[in-house]
Amino acid sequence: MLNQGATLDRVFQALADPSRRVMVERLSHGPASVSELARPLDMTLAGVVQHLQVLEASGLVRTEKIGRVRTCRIEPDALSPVETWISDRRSTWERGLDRLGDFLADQPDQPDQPDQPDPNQGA
Amino acid sequence: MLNQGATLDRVFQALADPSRRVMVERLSHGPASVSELARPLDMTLAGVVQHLQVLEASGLVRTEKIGRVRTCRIEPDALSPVETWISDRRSTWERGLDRLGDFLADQPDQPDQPDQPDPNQGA
DNA sequence: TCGACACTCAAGCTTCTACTTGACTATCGG
DNA sequence: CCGATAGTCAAGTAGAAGCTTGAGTGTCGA
Repeated sequence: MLNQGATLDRVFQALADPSRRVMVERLSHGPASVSELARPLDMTLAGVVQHLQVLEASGLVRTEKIGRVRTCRIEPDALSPVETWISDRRSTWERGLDRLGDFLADQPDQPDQPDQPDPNQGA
Repeated sequence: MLNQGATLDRVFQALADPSRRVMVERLSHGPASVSELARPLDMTLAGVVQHLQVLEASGLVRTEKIGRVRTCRIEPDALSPVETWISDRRSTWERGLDRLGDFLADQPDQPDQPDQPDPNQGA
């Protein structure tokens, strides 16, 4: 998967809208029709359908039309890339804190250490 | 905080842009100046500054100007609301799966149960 | 002191987003 | 068969996003 960046784009973008998050919240309780999703959302059905398309394009939601009703369900695996990205950032960050801790521990007692404790990252 | 929805909006929105994610990735390795953030980003400095403002407004990044250089650092706690939101969705979803499991377990043996545990769709 | 550096600010432009309206197409229930 | 239901489609619009340019401002370093 070379450009999972695009996937992250789409998922983050999809979740950035409050109406869409409400829809996902609803769907995490179980499948629903489009009008069911629309009910709490001060918006026309057509508007809801457009949000739904964004969610579908992001992979967060899958839909299937049976008769005249389209049933929507959540695709929880689509959240994984986001979780991975975040936990990667966090662990990189925490590794940095460790290095800082080591660095400080290695320093002999010094009274007036300047603000910028930049440990030259080794090549 | 009453409307953390707005916070989620801003954080998801901030992370929806690939350039902004690159900046956050860079910052998770340690603090950086604005021009340092700009270096890998085929874009003018002014453009980068605007992205930076989005990141700052979201709470993901904190900056401080010393002399003529603005130093940016990541604020990893700002990711927590997102992580919480996602894990809430997941657990709601999994609770649903459990209920479905219970339901299926209660059913008498049936050979080929389809996806839809609602066989009310009489044609 | 002077020039290069590191931004900063405002304006303008183009593209995307989040809607709406209105007209239309299939079911479903009786 | 008929009308209500559930959704679909295309077009249009206001405002937000993501840039750029160009003209500053305030340091730093020699």
